Amino acid sequence: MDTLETRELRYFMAVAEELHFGRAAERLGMAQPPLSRAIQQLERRLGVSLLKRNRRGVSLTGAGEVLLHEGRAALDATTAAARRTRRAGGADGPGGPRNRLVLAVKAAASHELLQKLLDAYAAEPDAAEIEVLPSGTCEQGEMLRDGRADVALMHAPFNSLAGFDSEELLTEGQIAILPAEHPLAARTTLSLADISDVPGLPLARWSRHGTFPPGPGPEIHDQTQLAQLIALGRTMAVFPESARAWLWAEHTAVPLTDAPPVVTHIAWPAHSRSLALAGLIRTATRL
Amino acid sequence: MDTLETRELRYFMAVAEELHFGRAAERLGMAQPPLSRAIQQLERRLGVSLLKRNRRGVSLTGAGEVLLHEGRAALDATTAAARRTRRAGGADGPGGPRNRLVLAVKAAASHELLQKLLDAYAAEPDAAEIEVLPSGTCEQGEMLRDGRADVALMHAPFNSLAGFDSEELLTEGQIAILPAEHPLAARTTLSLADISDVPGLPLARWSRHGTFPPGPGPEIHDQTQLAQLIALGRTMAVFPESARAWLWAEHTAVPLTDAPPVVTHIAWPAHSRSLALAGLIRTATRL
DNA sequence: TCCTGTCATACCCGGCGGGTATCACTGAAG
DNA sequence: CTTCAGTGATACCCGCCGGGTATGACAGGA
Repeated sequence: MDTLETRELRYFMAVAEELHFGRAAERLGMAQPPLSRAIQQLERRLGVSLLKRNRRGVSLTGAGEVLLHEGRAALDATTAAARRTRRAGGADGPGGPRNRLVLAVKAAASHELLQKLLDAYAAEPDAAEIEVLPSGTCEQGEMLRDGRADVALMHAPFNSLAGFDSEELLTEGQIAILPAEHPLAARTTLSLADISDVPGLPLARWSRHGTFPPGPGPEIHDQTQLAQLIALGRTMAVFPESARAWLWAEHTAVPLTDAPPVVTHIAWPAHSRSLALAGLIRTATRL
Repeated sequence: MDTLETRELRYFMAVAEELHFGRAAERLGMAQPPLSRAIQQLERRLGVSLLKRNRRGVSLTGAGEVLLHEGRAALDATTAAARRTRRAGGADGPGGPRNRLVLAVKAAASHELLQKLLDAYAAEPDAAEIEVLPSGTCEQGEMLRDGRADVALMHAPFNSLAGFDSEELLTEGQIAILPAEHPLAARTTLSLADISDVPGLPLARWSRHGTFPPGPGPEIHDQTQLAQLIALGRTMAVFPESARAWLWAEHTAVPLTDAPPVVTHIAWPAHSRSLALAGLIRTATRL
């Protein structure tokens, strides 16, 4: 009566994101008419109008917006349940359940901290197996939400910790990474104002879900590419201090005086109850 | 292929909680054989064994435990999506969407604070309508999770704030409420040790989801009942200081020196994006 | 005025979710 | 040892509903 099936949610999310029944149906691998009908049934059962069918296209009503947000959370929770159950499956070996934790880490961030954490945890008695999952720019939160990961290293203020439990691990300042021969590289410190709008040296822009923020700088996909472009004098970038570890000879790092400090946290879904996770967190906070 | 329908989740939760196919089927309003088949299909599709069918009864595997926890979160998120969507429905009146917020409050707690909050918010321009939803003992968290409420007043350390965003509103000490004629009522302060195991004056036990913690004290369902039993000299209770507001003449309140302070928070689901909610939170933090 | 793009309707079909009857197994009682 | 009670699994059937195809209704643009 009031149950809202996963399939209906999937269908509605597709339509709400595409704002076009035809494209949504294609994305779902089905024909358009049954999709239309499914959405109508959903609206009838909820007793709520979700979409405004205008002459030419579709738009969301207020209730539709609500369902778009809440439905995303619900779908994520559902796929998370499936993934984590699968991962736990067949793990009941002799000597109790064999646990395995997936740790999401922003690729090439927190090298040193991560190394220390993994070493320290591996030394624990009955440590679970840790799978390190490289994550794209700032998407550790999504990975925790949809179950691809069980725990993550996140970096405030870039990642939002909303909805997770977390423990603080490390606070560090930020540095500007410049071509060594650039005039600014001679400075001992810099401010954010100093490095904005430097002629001929725009800030690099990182990919986020395949798109890029606006701006003049080059579009960056991975760290090697960035390092090379800096070495060539084409761009600059701002990083936490620990990024000094991968500097090239052609790079110079200059501390930023007024950049907000970066705080590395270990974060996990608030409802987690896993023993292996608790052990990992305990190890992390002792570092 | 990997989708995990809501219906399957509901079925599995019922079996996992009852640990008995027959009773679970009855609870679901269906016959036992299709339920057995549905669970088998679920296990096949997940590629995981969820239940151990022993001779005489059923027990959970490790993966089953995981699905029990994660599935609860997923089901809550799904019903929350349905409820919040319904609530937002038909609210697109003239002059923009008419919002309405449901605020969960532990019955008869934080009277004064609540009154101030409601008054202050009602005075705001374009304030949404606030529905105050009385909640049972410490179940505000569940109400936020399953969508019965949008925002709640919660009391640490009794409520867990895990998984929610929150702002601190008020910190207060705790008091023991005693029959006025009891010897202990003459004291100016008490410690927790003083009031444990007082002969003839056991601590009252509150209902929680219909069950009661073990102990000698009377089982309490509502505040009036408690007040009466204290006035009759049969029991005592511990409350935050603000409970002084409803003391009877036959009651005496004595401060507890070593009870943990009670912190009242306003809390909401971390993913909320509602403007009305933001306004209410802003008002609350300004009190 | 046509044509195009869009969503809704009409109709059909196959699969699957659900019901009833029954089986297979085991543990306890006699 | 036999029997019986209680459990989950299997066999089989049926009706509903989710999905497909064909088509309609309607609004804009050339």
